[in-house]
Amino acid sequence: MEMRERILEAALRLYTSKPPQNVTTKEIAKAAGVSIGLVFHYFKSKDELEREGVSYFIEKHAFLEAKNVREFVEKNLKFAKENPGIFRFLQYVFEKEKYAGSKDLALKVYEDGLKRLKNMLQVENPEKIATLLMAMIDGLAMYSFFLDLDVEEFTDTIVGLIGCL
Amino acid sequence: MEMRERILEAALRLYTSKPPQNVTTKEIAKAAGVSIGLVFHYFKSKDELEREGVSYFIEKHAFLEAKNVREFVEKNLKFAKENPGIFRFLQYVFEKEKYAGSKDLALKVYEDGLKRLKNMLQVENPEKIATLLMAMIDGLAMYSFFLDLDVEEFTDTIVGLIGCL
Amino acid sequence: MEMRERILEAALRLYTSKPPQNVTTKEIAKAAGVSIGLVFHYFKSKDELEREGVSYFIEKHAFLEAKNVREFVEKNLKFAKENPGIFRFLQYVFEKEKYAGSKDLALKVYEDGLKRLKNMLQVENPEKIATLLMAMIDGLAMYSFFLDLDVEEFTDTIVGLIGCL
Amino acid sequence: MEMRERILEAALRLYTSKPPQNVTTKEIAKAAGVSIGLVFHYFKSKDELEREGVSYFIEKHAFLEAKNVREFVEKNLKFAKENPGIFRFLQYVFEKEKYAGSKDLALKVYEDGLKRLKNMLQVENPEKIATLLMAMIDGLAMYSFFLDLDVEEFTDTIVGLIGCL
DNA sequence: TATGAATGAGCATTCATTCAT
DNA sequence: TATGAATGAATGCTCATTCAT
Repeated sequence: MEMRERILEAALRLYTSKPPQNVTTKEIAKAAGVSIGLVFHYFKSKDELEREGVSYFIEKHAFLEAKNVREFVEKNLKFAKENPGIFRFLQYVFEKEKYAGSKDLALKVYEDGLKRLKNMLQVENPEKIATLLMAMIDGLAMYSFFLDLDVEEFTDTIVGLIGCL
Repeated sequence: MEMRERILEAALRLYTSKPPQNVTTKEIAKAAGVSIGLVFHYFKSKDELEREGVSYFIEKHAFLEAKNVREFVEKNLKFAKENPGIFRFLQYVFEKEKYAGSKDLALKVYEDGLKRLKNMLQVENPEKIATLLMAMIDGLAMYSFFLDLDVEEFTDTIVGLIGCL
Repeated sequence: MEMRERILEAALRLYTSKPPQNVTTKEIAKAAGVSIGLVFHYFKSKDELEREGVSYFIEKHAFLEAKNVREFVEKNLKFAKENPGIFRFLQYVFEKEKYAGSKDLALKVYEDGLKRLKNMLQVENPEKIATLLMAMIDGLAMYSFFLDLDVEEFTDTIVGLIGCL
Repeated sequence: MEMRERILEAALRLYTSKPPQNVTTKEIAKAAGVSIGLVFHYFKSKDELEREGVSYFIEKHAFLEAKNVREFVEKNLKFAKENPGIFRFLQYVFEKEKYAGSKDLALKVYEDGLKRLKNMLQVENPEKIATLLMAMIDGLAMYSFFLDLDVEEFTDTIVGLIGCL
């Protein structure tokens, strides 16, 4: 694996396993087995590393891929339960970005999810329902930090909810 | 207003208007018009001030108060849109707490909302549906950071969704 | 002596005894017998400390005070010989300032010297001659870094030069 | 042009256009259109590159060449006004050298100027007057950083000053 | 010759926290 | 209660220098 990738992987591992604001560059370098200098050789700043981390994650994991709504919900809930930290990390980066004046990264991720989900929905208001579904999943992802969600049951409930439309 | 309260108000104002990790005690003291020494006189540590900030916010604002589901959804969405920062702040504190080994604060807030909402729902699975509703609202609160949500429309859609059960 | 002053004195001692770019804040703090934190408590940044160092030096030492031209030249040459570093420090700060967009500090020091000297000169072009005199002294100050100037002899030569006008 | 020369030219351009302590090797390499590795291939260290830069400048530009005193003063003042940075750079290198234990480079430049100038002066104390002249020019060079000197006028004044001896 | 990835000591600066007054 | 001077470990980042290719 290339150095740049190694650094990104190490960064993601750390950013998703503890409060993002507690992650240091030194720590990332150590986790990646490289020097601090190299981190800054590949990424202009910590902020850039974080943004690139988000992009890398999205490309690599394509976490919203699914054939139908049930699968979409199930896969995402499962992923959220297993990786609650990733949602916090995304939010952390989005907020910093926003405070720095840009919403691009957040919108890109949101719209990417929306596009995938919209086509699966045979309802009147696909965009609105898709947004609600994603919000639900992201909300449950947050809850999974302190709640032990039963993925099967919640999937059933959500699919039932959508199905009655 | 008492000093302690002034400090908490100032802290909340700051914590909800910028990335929480960027808020400093000095800044809080200045915003409250007191010395740093006094902040540490009233709160053992910054962490405690943050936890107390969450408790203070919940007691003071009772933001989940409503007569029925529609009002609950509408009020909360409206609040979320106007105060997106507060959700970020809550999550920030919850995560730090969890990393320090406790889920109490997060669970307290979650269960408080659940209790209020459950009674309003005439459905088979009130607890599960209530959790979903809250997740949806929290998710949309996060989205309102970078999306311009139409509260009325989303309220209608959500109430419709629940109603068809 | 007050802390702020102690820091400035220590800073000046260091800045004039070695290449200014090699002076670190840690070193200044240590030399002043205070913590690094305190240095930044009194001075917003290293740049500000340096500027304040220049101002402090000028106020404290009033190194251009003299009754007549001979005394002016002699005192200044002597001072320059004993403190060659101070001229380098001034220049170092002036250049940084200039690069940051301001010439105020440099002009202030120049004009201060000019004012004192002009009145002592009974020549046709007092301002021009005063500038030349100061340039000569500053030039010799630079030379005294690697040359062993004889203050008496140079004073005589310079006074003779001016006197023949 | 040979690589070595290209690097020296690029270095001089940078060292004279901003505070010398802000110039990095990476920057020099980029400006010269070569890799950092090559810079260190031709010069053992940054310090050596700087010293070689001084030597190169002196050989290349022979900035003290002139037929008589008037021309000497005029040419040098003009050069100083147009290239104030070069005097800063020379001083920067001289001081580092001195701090490292050597005055050779500075003395070489000083004595070179002295030799050229001495012969033009029909005065009693040619060496002393030559030193003063050079100090004056170097001092004015420093001033030209923040002062807009009129070369013609200053030349006249200086030549007049020398002439009355 | 020529490259630029890789290193890591060192720097300015921040900030929660303490404590004498 | 109330102040803010004082502390110092920790952080993001820089940059001269090396070295495998």
